[in-house]
Amino acid sequence: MAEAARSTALDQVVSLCKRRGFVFPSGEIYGGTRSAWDYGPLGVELKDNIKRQWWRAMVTSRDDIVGLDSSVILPTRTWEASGHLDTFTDPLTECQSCHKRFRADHLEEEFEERKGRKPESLAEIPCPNCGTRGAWTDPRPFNGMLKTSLGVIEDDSGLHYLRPETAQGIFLNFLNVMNSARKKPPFGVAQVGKAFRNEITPGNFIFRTREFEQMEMEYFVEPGTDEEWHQQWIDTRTDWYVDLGIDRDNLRLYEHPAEKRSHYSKRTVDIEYRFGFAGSEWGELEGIANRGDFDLTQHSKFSGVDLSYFDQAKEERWTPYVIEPAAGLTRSLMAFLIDAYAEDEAPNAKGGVDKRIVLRLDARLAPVKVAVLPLSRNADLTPRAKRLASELRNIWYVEFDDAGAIGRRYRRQDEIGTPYCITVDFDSVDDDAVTIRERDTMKQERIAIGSVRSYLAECLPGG
RNA sequence: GCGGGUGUAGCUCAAUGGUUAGAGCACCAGCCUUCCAAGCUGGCUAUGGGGGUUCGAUUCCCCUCACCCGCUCCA
Repeated sequence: MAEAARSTALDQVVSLCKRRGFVFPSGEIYGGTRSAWDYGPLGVELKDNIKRQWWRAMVTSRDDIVGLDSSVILPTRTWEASGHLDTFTDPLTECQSCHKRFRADHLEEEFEERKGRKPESLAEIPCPNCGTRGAWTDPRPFNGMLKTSLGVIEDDSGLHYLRPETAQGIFLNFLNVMNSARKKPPFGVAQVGKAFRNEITPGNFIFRTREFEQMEMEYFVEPGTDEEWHQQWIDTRTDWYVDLGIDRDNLRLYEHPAEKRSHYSKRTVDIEYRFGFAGSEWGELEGIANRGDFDLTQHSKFSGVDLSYFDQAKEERWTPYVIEPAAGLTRSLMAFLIDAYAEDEAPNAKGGVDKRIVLRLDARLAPVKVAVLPLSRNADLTPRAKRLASELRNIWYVEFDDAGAIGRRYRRQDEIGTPYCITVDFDSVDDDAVTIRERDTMKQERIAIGSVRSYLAECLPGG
């Protein structure tokens, strides 16, 4: 029931995204790349609005968190220290009988556990799925990190990796930020940026891509207070999504079982959203991990620079624990769109009712805040409408549209979530007033042109 | 990467081993004192890419690319 309804909402949103210019397949004219998507005129606006709201919530509205923008390419040692070089390169082998793939090292470990000795070769191990022996392909290293080569000479000396998470740039700058911003634990460093991973299976629209954008914050706390902080961040982050319009019923928490946790994690809880994918309905929006002192300790060890904190009050030195809420920006964009998508009814010009598609996006997220629509294209209305639009553009992103029937133009704006439409009509010429129409209720109000700006300012965020 | 499926205008669908591959919607231009999509006129746009079989391929074959579903990657 609900499942069917939601999966069509997902389909509708995907098609709306392409149709109206939110998201395009990357490199479409060359057949696409399979790994990434491009964000069109409306998509960038929405994406930036989400970023801005996140930044407000995490950085500018708080006194304990500061921002950072670190580089995508970091010294290669970073990834040795962080453990990504080990854990992101898995030898994969495939059973040629049943075509299932396994990690060769896992197969060997399991064998050793069962038999109490190491296997001579993979051929000795039966396939856990179909039992066939000796049908393994040669294990191939699968590298989860994207490589690039720095320097003009192309050899291994220039080998670098594109960051698979933005977090490491924060750890490397731990001392820089703490000292320059004069912060002491508990405090956090937030960053929004691109990350890259060689996903085996990209897919589900923009849900899993090889190039993606993260909103991560590392919160440094005193050991012993970490569990409490962890819980607090789980609640804070969940509320953030709800505040921006996501239905709480479409969110749930998922606690990672010990054996599935990342190499750095002491505990991880995901915030999942009910995307309505064909296979599994729910998908991860954000992971909130307790990374313990793993990263700072590792980087201290590898770099030789002491990344611990001297606690003046207690007169002791300790390495902070890190609580990390790591959100997928583009995943949340998709979630906001799906949750905002609605089909309801609107009266038509002939006295009947029509279906209308409307994105009930929070006004803070809506790409276009105001649309100015002269009722007709003519010498009286057009200049008036253009003047109004250009005045409002000082504050908001405004669209001007004078093509076609007015009803059609309202629908066009509904479909992209524009909260307010302003109609300049024939009476405007005489009374210097316009009609402001609200998206969700379709209610109209007559407002003097001179007051439009202050009227809108009451209900619309700037930008 | 492996298995299965799909690929025709922006979208939804049609047709065919053979003249100019059709339609609806959308879009664009013009007309119309148009307040909740479908008024009039006109217009743009397609067989994913490459190769082969053939007198002739969108149709048959091969390769490739992309997308969807499944193998586990996790923001």
